[in-house]
Amino acid sequence: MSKATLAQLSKSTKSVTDSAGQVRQQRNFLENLRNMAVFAYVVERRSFSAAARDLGVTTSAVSQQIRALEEEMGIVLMHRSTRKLSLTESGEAFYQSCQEMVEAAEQGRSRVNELRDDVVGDLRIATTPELCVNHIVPALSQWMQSHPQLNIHFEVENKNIDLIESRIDIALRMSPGLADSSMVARPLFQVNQILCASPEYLARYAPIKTPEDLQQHTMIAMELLKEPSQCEFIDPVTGKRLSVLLNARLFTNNVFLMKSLCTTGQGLMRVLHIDVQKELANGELIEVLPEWPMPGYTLYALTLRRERQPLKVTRCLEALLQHFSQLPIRH
Amino acid sequence: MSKATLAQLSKSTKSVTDSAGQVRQQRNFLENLRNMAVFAYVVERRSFSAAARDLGVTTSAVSQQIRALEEEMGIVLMHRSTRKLSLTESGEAFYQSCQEMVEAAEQGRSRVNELRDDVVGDLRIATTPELCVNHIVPALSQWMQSHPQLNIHFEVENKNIDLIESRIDIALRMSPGLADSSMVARPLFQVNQILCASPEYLARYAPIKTPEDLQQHTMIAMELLKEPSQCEFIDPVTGKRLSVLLNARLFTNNVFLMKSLCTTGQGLMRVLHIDVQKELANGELIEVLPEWPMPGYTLYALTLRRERQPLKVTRCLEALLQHFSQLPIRH
DNA sequence: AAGCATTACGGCGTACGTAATGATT
DNA sequence: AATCATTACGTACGCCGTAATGCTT
Repeated sequence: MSKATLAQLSKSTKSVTDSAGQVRQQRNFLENLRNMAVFAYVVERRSFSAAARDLGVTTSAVSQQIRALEEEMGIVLMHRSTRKLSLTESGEAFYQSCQEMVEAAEQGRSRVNELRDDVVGDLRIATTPELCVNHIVPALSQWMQSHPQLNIHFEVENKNIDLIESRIDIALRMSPGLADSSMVARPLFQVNQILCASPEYLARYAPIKTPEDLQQHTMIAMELLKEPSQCEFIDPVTGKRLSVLLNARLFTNNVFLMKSLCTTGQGLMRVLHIDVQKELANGELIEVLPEWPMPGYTLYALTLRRERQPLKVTRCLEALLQHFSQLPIRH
Repeated sequence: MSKATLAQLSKSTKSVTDSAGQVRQQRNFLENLRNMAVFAYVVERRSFSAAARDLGVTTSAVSQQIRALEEEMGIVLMHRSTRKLSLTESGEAFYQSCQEMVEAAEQGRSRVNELRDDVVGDLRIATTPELCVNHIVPALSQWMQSHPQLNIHFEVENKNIDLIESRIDIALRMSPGLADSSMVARPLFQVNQILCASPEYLARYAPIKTPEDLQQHTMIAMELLKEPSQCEFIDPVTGKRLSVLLNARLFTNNVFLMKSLCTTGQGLMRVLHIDVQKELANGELIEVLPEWPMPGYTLYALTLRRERQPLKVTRCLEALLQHFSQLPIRH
């Protein structure tokens, strides 16, 4: 009340009255939605008691709802003569809308239930290009085919997309996530890093027998990594870690380009084993210091933390886990 | 609880569970309508606080509503990061329906308001044919023309139509109504009854000087009246009433037919003055015992008792009262 | 620092059930 | 007699506001 009084001092009386009325109107509008639905049920069943049974309330409740609705609307909606209900003109018109209202609400609910409980709709997956081509698509190929109702979007970027903004359901990343508690990370499998170069390069420059030798060499740097031009190794004897900082002149954010640069002999590159499997097999690239393992990365599937994921998301995660659990240990 | 237990004893557990679930579902459905509307507002305004202001509640309330909705639906509808709201796929789909729901509800309300506050839609009037032709149409002619948005239905019957069943807004009757408290009767004006006959008839049969002379005569009876073959008079000297029972051989429920029978000399008839004005003027019929007035009828406008009539009804009643108040006293 | 969303908590309001009444078949 | 709608009344539940907290810009 004091609020209203204050407002009256600063604004014109009329506008205040109007806006207060508006608000009041709105609130009553909300209150009446349930009554409108009850009204629709009553009209459909042509009986207060039948509607009450359907709705799981007493006829008393129904009667009170209709009365309240009529009072609020300021008009008689139906004439009731104990055995027979008959709509007024207003009631008839109003029923149309109530009916539509209920229908829209029911449709909304059923659609949501469907999206929650069936593998339908859209599934949006964020990955990097290489991961996507090399592993995600193979991992999901069969699963995708068995769910023709599901549209799958691969949002392929070399940066970490914001899950919320881009509506990503599942993101596949090497980093376990940004320590954001709104997300949950599930490790999928372990990927190994290797250092490699083209045969030409290795032939041309100083031989590499130990990590220390690397300091004479040039690195093609992947910008997305924390320390692009640094290499970490695990001593095969002691198990201790050691880091070597290389020179880097070429930088890129694209693995394909990096591979291209590497195969043409521009330098060494640190890359995931899975990204160069083919090139290693056909001799285009050669692993450097194979006896010095580098620390691996873990591939994570990230989702937003929810108490209840849509079924399609959990099923997709299952399919991913299933696939990766079958892979051999050395990737 | 005891109720449910009893039900379980009499029916199969499964069916009971289902039906109980159904009911529960329905009730929650009703509860959620308001939440769905709130959700729609939030999405539209892209803000909890803005929606709250619009709706005249606190953000706290809005937050609780959305939470409740999400819990009930078992799914996240929107991701909220303090400054930004973003719908999930389910939320997007759900919003569509909520939007439609709100729209239907608003449309229903505005339509009802229109029907209540404007002279639009349908107006259903019940009368007898003669009343309609002789008085109602003339009374409303101008008013009807000034409301082109209004459709007027004349339900013309020689019996008293059930107002509810036939959706009559206004009934015009001679009897003040069936003492039904669900209706309200407004007297419009006083109509006089007269006794008349054709000149041929009067010339052919015994002269009529006093009411007692009538007992020698034959009456054409209007079935719809309480005592069709009886005539009541008011003694012009003493003011006392006296009744005379005439013979009646011809019965009908139609005034036009009655007039036709009367003009062809089949007998006397008791009729409203307004129904034979023309015939009296051109000499086709002659009033009998003009110095002995008969008790008049009152023309009533009957409506169903409502706390609030649609505007068109009250306006129509006004037009009728207006018209009849202008008429000369002797009808 | 200001605006926004969330949560816990408690009080108020109300919607519902119970029971009695009236109406209709 | 049975079913249905209405009303009065009291209670229990749920909704919302207050206040405190955390988060973002």
